Amino acid sequence: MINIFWFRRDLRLNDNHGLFKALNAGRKVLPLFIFDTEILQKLESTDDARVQFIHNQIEKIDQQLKSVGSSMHVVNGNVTEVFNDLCSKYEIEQVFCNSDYEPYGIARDFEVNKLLGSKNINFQSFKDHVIFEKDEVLKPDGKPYTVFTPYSRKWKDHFNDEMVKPFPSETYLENFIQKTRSLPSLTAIGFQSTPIKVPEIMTAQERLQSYADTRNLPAIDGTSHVGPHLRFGTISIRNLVKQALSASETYLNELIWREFFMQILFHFPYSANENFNSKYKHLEWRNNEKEFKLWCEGRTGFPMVDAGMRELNETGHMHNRVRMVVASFLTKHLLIDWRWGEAYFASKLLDFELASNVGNWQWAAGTGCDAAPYFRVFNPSEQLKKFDSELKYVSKWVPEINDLNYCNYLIVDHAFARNRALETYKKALAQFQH
DNA sequence: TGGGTTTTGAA
DNA sequence: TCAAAACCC
Repeated sequence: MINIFWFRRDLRLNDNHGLFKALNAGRKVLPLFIFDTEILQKLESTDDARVQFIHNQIEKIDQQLKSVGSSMHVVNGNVTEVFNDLCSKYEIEQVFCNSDYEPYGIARDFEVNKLLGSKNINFQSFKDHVIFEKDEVLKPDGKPYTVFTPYSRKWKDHFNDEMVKPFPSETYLENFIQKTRSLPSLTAIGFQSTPIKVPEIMTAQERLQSYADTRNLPAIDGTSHVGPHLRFGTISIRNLVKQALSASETYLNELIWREFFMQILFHFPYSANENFNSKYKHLEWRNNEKEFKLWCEGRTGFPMVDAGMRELNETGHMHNRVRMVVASFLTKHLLIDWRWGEAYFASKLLDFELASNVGNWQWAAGTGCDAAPYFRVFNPSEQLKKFDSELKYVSKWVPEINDLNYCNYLIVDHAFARNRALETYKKALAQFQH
């Protein structure tokens, strides 16, 4: 009899809750990773930097495992079929993993649980990606919070140091099954390598310092670069929260925003595809495809917008301040459906996280919970003055900024677009009243 | 975590 | 005359 630990988005051996439980359950453990074809087939291209990052990380974990005589069991396929096969090859007592709260993850785990249950195999998941799960921070009436500030207050009230105590999974590695094997290559699972790379993780000190200095200044690459590592679990949230607590309230708040949006998506799964707030359901998006293309390519004529989109296209990353500007521009100036922007970000961002992406896009569009009011229209030129007055950031990504042809071309006039947005949103609200 | 326009109050 | 405050969207 063996147990299985199924890695998903927790690609590390240290401080891993589910892994800790698996390695202490009294049987040898098979470390499993599945390249889920249900997910991979939906990706737009075969040179996705995120798949490459996962593959690299699996290789790193495998190296660590080989040093203790074990190896990662990597399979490419449909998840339930993979488990069916494993059940015929091994006598399995239990399967362990860490909880996934996204709609697809929930549905997938439900199917796996059903399958394993029918074979009398215990399937257990543990809290590892978050400090507080979906129903651990609720209003006094038991309903979920839909406003950030009271949510964060309750989050902090409930918090205590016990919650960031690590699970020392890395000290039980000898409990993995002693067998080595070779891994499938990136091309064997249908992908190619790409020049876009996930930045190495900073040290805690570098991360917090640069964040504090520059979170609003796109010119200095002061964002923490922790996004992709949190996304794929190459760093533990407990570790990050512990550092944030002692160093930076605003950094802690960023981490709480992440959990806020996760519990919103859990309790309101429709909001992944629909306006959270139905009072904007009559909004008449213009959805001009040519303009959308120009926005995607960073050719709107607004330096801040173009720089952001080009940074995204070239690196898989965009500074947070700039994300707000380009999102406001797409939804308000161009009146293009936030879902288009959300889908584009989803295809490009290394740190793509469904809950945060949807939550932030709906925030910018004004359709979300606790969203920016409809009349808040970012002025790309004012934002440039405030946050990149020396043009350091924009000239990095838009080198032709002083070129007359660039300056003369604007996709739309700001004042005109602002008024058009106000009219359109007002009209939608009026229609909703009737 | 906004911006544009008008009003106000001190020089 | 001008900048800050107030007010609207």
